Amino acid sequence: MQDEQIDAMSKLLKSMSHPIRLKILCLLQDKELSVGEIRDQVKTTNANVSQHLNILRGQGIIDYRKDANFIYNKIVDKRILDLIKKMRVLFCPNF
Amino acid sequence: MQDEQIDAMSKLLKSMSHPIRLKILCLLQDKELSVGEIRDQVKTTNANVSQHLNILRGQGIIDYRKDANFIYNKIVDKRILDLIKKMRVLFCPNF
DNA sequence: CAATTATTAAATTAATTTCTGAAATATTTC
DNA sequence: GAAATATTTCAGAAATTAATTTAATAATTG
Repeated sequence: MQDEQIDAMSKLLKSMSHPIRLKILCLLQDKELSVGEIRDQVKTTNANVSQHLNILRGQGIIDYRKDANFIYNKIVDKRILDLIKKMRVLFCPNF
Repeated sequence: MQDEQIDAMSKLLKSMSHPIRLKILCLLQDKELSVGEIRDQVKTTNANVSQHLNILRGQGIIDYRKDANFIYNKIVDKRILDLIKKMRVLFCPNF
């Protein structure tokens, strides 16, 4: 990797390295979820979830669709799914 | 992943997600390097490199051996090598 | 259209991280 | 043992990130 790629990669990793954001990504591995459903699972405020989602959107990791007044979020960068899967295999061998 | 694993994993990712630290890890992929050699390659101060190395040591990612007044650093957690390799395949397809 | 629900935006504060420069430690060499 | 080299430690300033609170937007329901 040369410096530009390292910078891009470190930004990506940084966006994944906050516990709330990493948990959001894990939750979104197999299904799409609304902001409220995510808020319930990570136990913080709506505004806080919204901010974290925005960071993940900014990185192009997730996207959303709107239905009524719900925003459903999902992972659109399949490489992230691969990476999370690899992390699980390497670092969480039990399950 | 349950919450404890997510916390541990996010700490690990955070330690890798600083551009200087990620570059250090890339440099240490195939060889061990002294602090001074690393300093030359990442172009910052000695103290700064030393601090970043300490963070990686604290995570158990790297270890060192002392020879004369040089400290040679190397990656000891093989899973990190695997993970970096995977990141390269996924995000840096051209080489 | 008023009330409700879901979400976002903006501003403020709090917390954490990073860098820098100087001083300290350890080893080697002369 | 003094000087030189390599690295670390420390303390503070600067920068970045995160959380909180409040207000705003947007769609839905009665």
